[in-house]
Amino acid sequence: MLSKKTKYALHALTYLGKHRDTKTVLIHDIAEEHGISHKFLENILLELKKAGLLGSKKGKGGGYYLIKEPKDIPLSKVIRLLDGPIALLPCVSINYYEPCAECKSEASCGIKKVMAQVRDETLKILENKTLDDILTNE
Amino acid sequence: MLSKKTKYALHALTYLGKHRDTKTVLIHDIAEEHGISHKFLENILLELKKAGLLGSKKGKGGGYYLIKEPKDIPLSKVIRLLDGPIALLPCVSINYYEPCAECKSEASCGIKKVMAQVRDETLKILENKTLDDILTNE
DNA sequence: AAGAAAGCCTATAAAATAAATAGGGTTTAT
DNA sequence: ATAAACCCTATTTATTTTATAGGCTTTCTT
Repeated sequence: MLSKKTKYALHALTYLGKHRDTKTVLIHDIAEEHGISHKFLENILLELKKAGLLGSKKGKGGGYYLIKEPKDIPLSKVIRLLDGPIALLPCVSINYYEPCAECKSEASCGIKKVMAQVRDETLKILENKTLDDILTNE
Repeated sequence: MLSKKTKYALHALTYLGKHRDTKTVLIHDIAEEHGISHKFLENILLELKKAGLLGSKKGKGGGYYLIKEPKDIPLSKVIRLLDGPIALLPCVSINYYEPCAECKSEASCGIKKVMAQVRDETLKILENKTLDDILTNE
């Protein structure tokens, strides 16, 4: 399951995607719309900004805005950013690799091999679904 | 990512699958093979037994054994049993449905709709990969 | 220039979940 | 009768997630 962080990020991105006509959107407005903690959401938007998905304007009259096309924001990107690995095991993670302590030999581990296949197929799904798909379904 | 519970369960199932020739396998042997806590693994095997994947024999000379064909044990089953939902959001979970607090209207939520598609495609993967695939890759 | 509005940043606290441990109960072979 | 092994439930510990806190910096407006 996705963490609340990722879920809130998706809601925020959706909100921002719906309001691309206005220059900026306030954290406050997104938080209120979904009944989310303002401060918690603030941290999330910060991360999305650092990752290059959002732009922001400081000071009075400021706020956030999308700087990518919704079709160029795949779910895989958002999930990796906030939740980490998409792979089901650390030993087959592309971006967050770690060996499994209980594994005798990675080279001959059937679990690893199957999980690598699962990862590849899962990635195909999550790379193909984008914010645009969410927006067209709203 | 899978919890350690699920990961250990897969290791245990793999071990049991490799030793189908012997009548029973001791918790102890599986735990030792992978350096896992005996007691923790005991709880896991209990769950697998209650779910109908394993049989057991009590008392001296007892132990666990597979009671299903490896090809009839899909990853989806093991994951659901020990980790819970396969869906990425509670509002699209088949077996563990719950509404999302921050969602104004499930009927018109684009996130929900896309996540339902993701769930369907993910399920296809996890229902098609079985313990047998793991065993043939060892 | 001053004040208020808004994002930026880091740290900490609280809550929830996962992992591990504990210990006695029951069954069965010898 | 004894020892080996699984059965069951509860508790503790560790880890992670969620939320909060508070001051800093930037920018607009007057």
